Amino acid sequence: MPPPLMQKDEVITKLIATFRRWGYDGATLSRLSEATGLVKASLYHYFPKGKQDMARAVLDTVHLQFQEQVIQPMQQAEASRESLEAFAQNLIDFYMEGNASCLLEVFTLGSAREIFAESVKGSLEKLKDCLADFLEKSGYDPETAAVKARRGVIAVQGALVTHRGLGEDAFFGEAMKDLPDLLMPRDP
Amino acid sequence: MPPPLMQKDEVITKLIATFRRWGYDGATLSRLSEATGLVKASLYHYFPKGKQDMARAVLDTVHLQFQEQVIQPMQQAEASRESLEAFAQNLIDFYMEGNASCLLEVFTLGSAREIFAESVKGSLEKLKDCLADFLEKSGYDPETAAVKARRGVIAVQGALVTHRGLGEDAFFGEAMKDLPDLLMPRDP
DNA sequence: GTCTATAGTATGATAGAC
DNA sequence: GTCTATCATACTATAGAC
Repeated sequence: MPPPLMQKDEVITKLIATFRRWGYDGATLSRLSEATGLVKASLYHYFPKGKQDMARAVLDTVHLQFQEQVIQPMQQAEASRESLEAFAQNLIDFYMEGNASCLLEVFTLGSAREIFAESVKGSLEKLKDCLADFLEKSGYDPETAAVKARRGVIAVQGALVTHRGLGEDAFFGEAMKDLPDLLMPRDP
Repeated sequence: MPPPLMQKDEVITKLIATFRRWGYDGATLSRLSEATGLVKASLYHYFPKGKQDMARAVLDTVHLQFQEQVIQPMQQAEASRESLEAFAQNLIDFYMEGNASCLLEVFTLGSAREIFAESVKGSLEKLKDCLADFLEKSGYDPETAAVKARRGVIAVQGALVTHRGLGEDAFFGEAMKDLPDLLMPRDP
């Protein structure tokens, strides 16, 4: 049998970009095939249950990356404005200056909605909890921390959508750099 | 010829719900047909260029409704916190407690992206400008008003996405009721 | 592990009867 | 203005050769 053209990780990386750009319903097997360079039958070798398997692998992989690159650094961070600035920068890197859509958003539309609802909910809650913990650690009482954490999650998702809609290169970056002021405003 | 089953306005109303739920690529002609009760050929009577025509009509109609129900009241509002509270309530009504997705978000994914990019950008800018004008009127300097207006637009889009992702009934409403505090915090 | 070939279905879109 | 019937294409998915 022929040698593998690429590792499964590489395939998934290419699938991720396609699902982010096209959404679940827009990411047809033809587009996924074109993006990976594998014909449909080869994709079915890696993902026996087809598109749903691919999307699941994509979601799991991105979830793991988000944990490592955004959540864990935040959990280990000391309570300071600098930590929030680093958090913002990690988000900028993770979402490629806002040019990569969030799968948690993309997979709540169309046919993907029911399939991935639970995973999406879990990931969003993790982000919110992580922010709330940090803010409590920073001295806010639990109620204030919860409201601010909600604002934080909303800001990330909203900035991604608005960046996409406005098409201004620097929009997402500027919105994220506003995060520290949004969550821990300096006293006026 | 048989009498029309319904006015074009009624047809569009039903199309709106379908595009919001399924996105552009997920809103297949079969689903649009089912939602309206018209067979595909009848839909083509109303919208000769097919799905693209339907989506355009949907986007234009929703844009007009948003102008009337959200933008114009805000433009005529006096500079006060109460006006912001009314603005938030108008958003809650417009987006049906968060259960209706924003087409500006939905149409920036998949095949719709290039087609509607300009319209989406225009609508988002209108909302941002409207908020910035209000905040300047309320006494903020132009730079601060611009930053806060950006936060406002992001908050609306982000709250819609996060509401959908978390599936908590009251999420969007609570996030919108937080808007006045977000944009015009009471002095501590 | 990758390919060609193809099955069966769904898609967007039309023609033409009434 | 609505319908049945249909087209060509694209879709997800699979079988089988190498």
